[in-house]
Amino acid sequence: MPYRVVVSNELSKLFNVLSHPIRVRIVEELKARELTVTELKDILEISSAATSQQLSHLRSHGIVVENRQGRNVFYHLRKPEIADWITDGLKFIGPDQSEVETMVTAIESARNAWGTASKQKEPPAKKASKRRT
Amino acid sequence: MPYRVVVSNELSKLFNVLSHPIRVRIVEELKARELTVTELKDILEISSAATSQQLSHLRSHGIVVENRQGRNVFYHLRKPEIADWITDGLKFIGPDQSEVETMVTAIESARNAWGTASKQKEPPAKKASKRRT
DNA sequence: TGCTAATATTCAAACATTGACATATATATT
DNA sequence: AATATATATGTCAATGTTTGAATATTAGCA
Repeated sequence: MPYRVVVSNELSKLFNVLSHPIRVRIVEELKARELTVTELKDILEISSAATSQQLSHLRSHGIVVENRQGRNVFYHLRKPEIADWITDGLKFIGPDQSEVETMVTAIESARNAWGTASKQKEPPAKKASKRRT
Repeated sequence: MPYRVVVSNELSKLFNVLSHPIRVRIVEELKARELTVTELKDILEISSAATSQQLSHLRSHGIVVENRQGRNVFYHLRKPEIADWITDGLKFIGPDQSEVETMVTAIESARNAWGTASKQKEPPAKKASKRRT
């Protein structure tokens, strides 16, 4: 099996773990400091069972590491850099696809069409209806 | 609504788009050069309908941009840096959770337990059964 | 023009799968 | 026993993938 397949499989799993808002938040909260399950639960405003489950997710993928201290279990990031890596992802969000993006596309198509210089048949109005929700 | 919630929502959506191996591969393939749907379909060895749908996904999130050229539709990355960002994610994968990670955890727990110096009751063997699949 | 072939997208059905949450129970530590 | 955390279970909905057919879009050509 080609390495590309293997690697994208692994990557997609990583992304999958982070595809839940709560889990993203956990990572971001842990960026600042170690936190116990209870502390997290309070921050996230969810049940402690739910918190444990999400943590279990992150743990099984090596994102976080547990560290029991008496009755409490502290969690921290196995690789703290992941927090910054995640926020770097913000670069690739928005700006609001449906608005700007179709415009960009339209412009590109237009430039291309104008460029090849053939018959032009009312492109603008039709194109606008293609907007996705 | 606190900004943290909003941001992690957005981020989790981004991650969600990339949580499928095919979509990750598409991004990586597009790192090298623009590709048509047919080319992608051949590379990925899936139907063209499937390819279109995955592209539609990526498009609607502003990851890729279409660019029609005659009968073909070329796709490229809206922000080419995303390809590198994704491969950076490899840093946070493995090395094989179940093996190493439980070991690390065990060591940490042990260090802590040894540190606080109380009764030790055969920690290693028990801990090993905690391995996840 | 109008027809056909090539390319790409969409639709809808079928489908599996997942996965999140709550509740309850279990484990560990003091 | 009490606190803190983990897991197990059931349920529920939502989600997402695939396939095949129908529909656009464009090029080339008669």
